[in-house]
Amino acid sequence: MSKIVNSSFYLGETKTVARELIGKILVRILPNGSRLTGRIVETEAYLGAKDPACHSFGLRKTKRIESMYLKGGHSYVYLIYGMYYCFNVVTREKNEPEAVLIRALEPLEGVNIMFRNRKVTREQDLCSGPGKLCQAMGIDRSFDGLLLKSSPLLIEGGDGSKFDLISSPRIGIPGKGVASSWKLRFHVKDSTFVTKK
DNA sequence: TTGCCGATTACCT
DNA sequence: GGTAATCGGCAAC
Repeated sequence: MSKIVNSSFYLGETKTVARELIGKILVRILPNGSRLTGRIVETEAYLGAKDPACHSFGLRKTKRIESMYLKGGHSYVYLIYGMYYCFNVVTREKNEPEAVLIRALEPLEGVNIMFRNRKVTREQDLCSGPGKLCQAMGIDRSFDGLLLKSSPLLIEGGDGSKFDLISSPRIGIPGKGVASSWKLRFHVKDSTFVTKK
C-alpha cells in the first residue's frame, strides 16, 4: 500500500512537481469506500502570473480560479468547453497561483466502475485526456479546493518505479507567444495511456 | 447585455 | 480531415 504524498512536496517548483507527479497514484474514494485509482502518466505545468497560458496570468482572480490561490496540495477543478472538467494540483505557497494539470492516467483499481462512467470499450480510452479521466473518476466542480490528503480525493506515492520521461510543449495552447513552446508537458515514454494524436 | 472563445471530446465525412 | 456540444469569463457594445 502506497503512502499519501506529503503536502510539502507541492510547495516546490511547479515544473519539478509536474515531472515528479509522473508515476504517482491518483485515488478517488467513493462514498461506499471503493477505490478508483490510476497511475499518473501525463502532466502539464502552469506557471501562474508570468504564464500567458495560465488562468491566473497577471494574478487575475475570479470565482472560478480562487482555489489556485490556495497553498500547494489543494485541488483546482474547472469546467472547460461547458461540458468537461479538468483536474489540477495546486503548487507553491498560498497566493502564488501555479498548478499542474493531470492529463492522463493508467487505470489501476476500479476499472469496471470507470467503464460504467464512460462509454468506451478499450482501457486505453478510459483516462487518456484531462476531460476523460475526470469522467472516469467522477470528478466535478464539487471536488474543487480540496486538500489532497484524504477521502474523497488524494495522491499516493506510487511503487517507486522509474520511468523514461519525455518533455514537450503543452497541448491546446496556440497563440501564446513564447509560452506556446515552453516544454512544460511531461509523459511516460511509450505509454499507451497518454493523450492520443 | 451580446458575442466570442477556451488547458476537450466524440462523432461526422 | 472537420465540427458540434454547451457553459463561464471577459471584452465590446
